[in-house]
Amino acid sequence: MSSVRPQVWALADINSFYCSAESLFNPAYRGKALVVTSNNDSVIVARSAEAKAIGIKMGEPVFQVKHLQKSHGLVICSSNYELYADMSARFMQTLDDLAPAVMPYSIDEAFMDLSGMSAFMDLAEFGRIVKSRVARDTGLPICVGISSTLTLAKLANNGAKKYPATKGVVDLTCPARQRRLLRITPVGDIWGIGKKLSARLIDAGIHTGLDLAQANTSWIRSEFSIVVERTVRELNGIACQEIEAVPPTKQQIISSKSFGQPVLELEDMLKAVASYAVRASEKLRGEGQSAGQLTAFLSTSRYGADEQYSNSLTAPLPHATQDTRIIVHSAIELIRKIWRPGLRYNKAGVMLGDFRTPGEEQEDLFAAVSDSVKSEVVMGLLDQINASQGSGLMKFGRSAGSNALWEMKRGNLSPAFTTRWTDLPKAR
DNA sequence: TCTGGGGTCCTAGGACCC
DNA sequence: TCTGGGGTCCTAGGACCC
Repeated sequence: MSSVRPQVWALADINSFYCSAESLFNPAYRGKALVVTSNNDSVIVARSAEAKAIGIKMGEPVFQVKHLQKSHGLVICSSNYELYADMSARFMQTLDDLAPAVMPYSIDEAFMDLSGMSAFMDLAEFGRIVKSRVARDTGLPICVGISSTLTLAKLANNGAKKYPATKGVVDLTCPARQRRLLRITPVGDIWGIGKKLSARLIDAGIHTGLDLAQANTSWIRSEFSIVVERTVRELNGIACQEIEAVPPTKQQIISSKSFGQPVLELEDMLKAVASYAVRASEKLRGEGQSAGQLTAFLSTSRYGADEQYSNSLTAPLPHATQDTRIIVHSAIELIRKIWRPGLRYNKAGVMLGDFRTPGEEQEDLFAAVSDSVKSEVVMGLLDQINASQGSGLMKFGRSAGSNALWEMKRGNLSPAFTTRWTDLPKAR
């Protein structure tokens, strides 16, 4: 019989990932205040340390920081997801080479199961090895946090990021160290405690991570929720969160975008929504799933003086499908129903849900089998052509043709350095 | 002028069924 | 006075994360 082995988790997280990736290929950016913007170049999604230092906030609208280009030499980059996806894969590969079990958590971070490792290796030393190997293999700076639960590993990682004296690695397996770090951590910096919850917790007298860790769990559960109760337990070394090596299959697919400028005409709205439905269908087939349900939504801007309106409608699809034509058609029908004329819309989208794996599902008894087979063939062909000729070459009805009204802006895009031959950086 | 996109989980309440 | 009760399914909405 084996005794229970204490769990040990490490979290490796790339520092300011998108900014680090950009300055990797543009050495001139290094040491500068640098931000990367969202789709449409509308808000800030990543900031270099220098950009943080001059007060730029996460999610801040780009137009509000533009003046800093002149006054502070701020560099603004559009997001280059092809580049980031590729760099992310290299980062994950390096972790895979070093750790027994790697669980990617997001594009720029992964948990590693280090249980049992401390018997033959100092955990902080392992963290330093990971850090230097990632730097060597990818050029990306990371921090590593180590502890007994995912939430504590996250806390350790935050400590490694925040305090330069740690040199980017914190081993937080020792309970006394946990308490010391928790005492100086605001409750809102704990993983799982966002803006709303931290305001309520502070009202209740809970200001620090340590206050939260020492709170009574049944009181937390009744006053807040089971989610916060789990966080409290995790802070005390009791695992309540799990993570799997194989990412679970998606439960929903969303395709939505804010418009470059307000949409006033139904026809423009339908074109935009049709294009989102096409994209969502492509993602759906990429996942190897069929959807049984579709939601379409639209809204006006939350800001400004215009009349506000936001609505969504969900409907089952005639049968579980991955057919772009059916999905586009249904999305358009739903949008027509919630469309109200005379408003300035700034966003719309579609959401697919109720997934089934094709083949495990009984065919709709009223659909001709040949239809379904035909549809698969057509869709497969379409994906192939788009993949080999560049996405968006073959399009459907309303989504065909460009429309400057709602298309994405990426005015400051960096080249696809690692994924397109013609964009390879020149050796110096 | 311009304020992201894509996900997860949990909960409360209504519909429905027996 | 009091007008079933309990289970399940579905959905909308809220909170969080990156």
